[in-house]
Amino acid sequence: MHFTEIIKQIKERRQVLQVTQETLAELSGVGLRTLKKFESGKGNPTLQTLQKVADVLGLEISLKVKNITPDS
Amino acid sequence: MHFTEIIKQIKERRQVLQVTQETLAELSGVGLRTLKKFESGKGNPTLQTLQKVADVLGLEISLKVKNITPDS
DNA sequence: CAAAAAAATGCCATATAATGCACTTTACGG
DNA sequence: CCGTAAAGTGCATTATATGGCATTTTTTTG
Repeated sequence: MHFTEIIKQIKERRQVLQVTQETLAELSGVGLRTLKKFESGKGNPTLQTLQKVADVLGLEISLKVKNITPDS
Repeated sequence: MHFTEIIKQIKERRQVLQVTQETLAELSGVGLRTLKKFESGKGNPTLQTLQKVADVLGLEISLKVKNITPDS
C-alpha cells in the first residue's frame, strides 16, 4: 500500500465515520494542524502519529509480505 | 499491529532474508543510524522511512479495519 | 578462547515533523 | 445567493527524526 493510498484510506474512513478533522484531532491527541497537513497529502507523519489516528478510526497498521507473482 | 510488533516484524524479516543492517540501509537508502535506532526499539520512524525499509524487505504497509468482535 | 562481523550507543549537526494561531478557500444546507 | 461549518494554507516555534562517525557491546565463527 502506497503512501497516498494510506492517506486516502484514513481520510475516507474518517468521513465514513462522520468525524471532522477537529474531532479526530481531539480524540487521537494529534494536533489539528498535523492532521490537516497529513490528510491534504503534505507531510510525512511519524509512525506514532499515524497509529494514534488509525487507532481512533478503528484501523490497524500491518505489514504483509508482498506477493511477487500474484498471477503465476 | 502494535509499534513493537512492527519493529519486530521488520527485524525478523531482515534476518530471514539474511541481510545485515548495513546492507539494508544501503539498499533502502535509509541511514544506518536511523535503521539501528529503529530496530533497537528507540525511535519513531516517519512513514517514508518505514516504507523504504519495508519495500526492500518485500513487505507492504497496509491498514485494515479492526474487528471489534472477532469471536462474536 | 580469540578474531571478526554485526549490532547498539553516544555525540552532534541538520532537516523536518508536530503544533498553535490566524486567515483563506471550499463545501453544504437553507 | 448567504451563512456556517469544515477543510486547507502560511508563518513561526519547538520537538524530534535523520544520519555520519567513532566507540562499545554482543554475536557469531573458527
